[in-house]
Amino acid sequence: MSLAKERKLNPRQLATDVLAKLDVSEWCEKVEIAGAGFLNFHLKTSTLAKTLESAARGEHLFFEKASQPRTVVVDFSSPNVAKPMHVGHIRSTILGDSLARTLRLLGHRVVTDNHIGDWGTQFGKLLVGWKTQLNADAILADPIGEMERLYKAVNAASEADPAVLEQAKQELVKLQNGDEENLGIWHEMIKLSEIQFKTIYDRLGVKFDYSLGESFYNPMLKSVVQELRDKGIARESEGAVAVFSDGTLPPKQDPFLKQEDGEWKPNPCLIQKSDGAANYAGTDLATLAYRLQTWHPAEIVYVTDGRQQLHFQQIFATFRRWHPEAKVKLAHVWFGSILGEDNKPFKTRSGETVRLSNLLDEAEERAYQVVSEKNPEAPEGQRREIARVVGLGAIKYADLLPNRQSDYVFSWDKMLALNGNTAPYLQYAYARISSIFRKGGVESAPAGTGGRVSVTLTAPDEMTLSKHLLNFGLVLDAMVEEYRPNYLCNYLYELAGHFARFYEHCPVLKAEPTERATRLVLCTLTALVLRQGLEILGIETLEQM
RNA sequence: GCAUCGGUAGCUCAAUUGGAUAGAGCUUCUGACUUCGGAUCAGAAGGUUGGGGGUUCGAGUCCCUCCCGAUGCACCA
Repeated sequence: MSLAKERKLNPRQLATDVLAKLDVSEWCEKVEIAGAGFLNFHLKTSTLAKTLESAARGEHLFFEKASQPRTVVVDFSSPNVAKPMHVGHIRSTILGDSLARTLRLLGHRVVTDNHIGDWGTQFGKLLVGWKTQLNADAILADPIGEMERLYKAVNAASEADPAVLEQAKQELVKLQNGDEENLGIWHEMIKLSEIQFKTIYDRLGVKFDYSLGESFYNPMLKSVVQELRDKGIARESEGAVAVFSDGTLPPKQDPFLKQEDGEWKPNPCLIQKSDGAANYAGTDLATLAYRLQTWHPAEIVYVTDGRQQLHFQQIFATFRRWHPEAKVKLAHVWFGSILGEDNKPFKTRSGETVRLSNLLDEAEERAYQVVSEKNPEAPEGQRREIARVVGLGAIKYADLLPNRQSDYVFSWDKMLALNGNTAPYLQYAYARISSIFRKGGVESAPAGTGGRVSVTLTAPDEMTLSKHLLNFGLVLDAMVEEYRPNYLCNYLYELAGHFARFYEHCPVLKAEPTERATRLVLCTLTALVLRQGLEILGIETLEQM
């Protein structure tokens, strides 16, 4: 079809011409022209069966590793020290983790790096709070809550009284100049925060190769700014240092220009504040240079929310001017905001954000209710474990399923739904397959044993399921190409659906020997793809639920 | 004002990037065998894809225009 467009030919005629010159009889039963000029290739059942057999022997799982593995740095999660991780952090964490897992599966070298917010102006206020009104009991019982309280208290006080703000600035300067007491407190705050991060990441099953926070780049900032000035990329403006347009891009594509009242005006990117301290952009440039020099990646992926689009356009454009020779691909994988029911950034009724740990607790609790209802005879410990896997799976899947670029309204019920297009539906399909093997007393997988397997496909539901299995690799490639895990979610949901229909119509254990062997292979392969697919979404599977 | 993203069934979302009759879930209604797990399956109902124009074999998708919403646009990250 696209060929016809390109060559301005009649699609139907072109299809006929192509068909005349085509010989795919090795794989295809027949090729038909349909509709406006589509070529429908009818795959030979024997070809399909052979592909299933080779997969059953463990030779592949319907995808290929990348022919040219690349090094990819994935930057995601990025929580702030002294603040609780809230629902806003979940999308970056889950998205980044699933992208990293998928890239690894496809054979790429992946470096995950958590760019923790451990430096910046908030520490001035935090230090004032720590020194003047720290509650010793609270900091032990709920360190994050106490630090958050301190920050809010000083923040409110400094709005009312400029003297407090001045005090905070001075504490910050002391910290930046290496004051021993302030550095000690700062380290303590980081330590307390890291305990919280680790607890959450352990629950989510998320791991980082590196957690190089903003403070790590502190020693490099001065020279980065100096170099950019020396090269004429950045210059002083109103006391700060900023990057302006160099006029090489068309104005519409130039992130350093904006249109106002019909005129193009400068839209600079500040890399150093007028007080001499670096800001977000300056730190990000230093980070980018460090990553390039340290890991030599072919690609760097930033998973952050959509409000930072302009920021990253400016960072990337600045970097291109700074290192025009660098071939690295820079990708800002952004996602929409989580909104409250009033369509504004999400807050609870009391104005707080929902803590991530509370969300996870609630998910497990709701799943526990369901498990106990469906499975009252199972021992308590097992019910808890099932609830953990199902609850966390539901949350992750709910976050990965929608197109990442759209905002969504937060709702407990939606986030924690256990019916419909949800993780439990996929996990249930997997558990049913496990149950077949348990009941039948048969080994699940001829896979990997090199044993002889023979597949003979006849029933329509067998065919549909088989064809869908073959598409796994295409979906993985598309997911990595577009950084969209929802492609995989939809694929797995359809796979589970096809399996459910197969399960209804095609008895496995009671079938005749030939049929039974084929159907056991289909069960095995479906289970393997489901487990592999869920695993790279960061979702666990269960033999029983 | 300019820019980015979005507006699809009562609700929440898909639609392989321009392809075939726009698909799912939730909700509502109907049905499923002493059967491998009913967290399931089958069926019904529900649509002028925000409005209008254009491009072509073909448009939810691309272009123009208007309406509505979210977000960003100089020292927060």
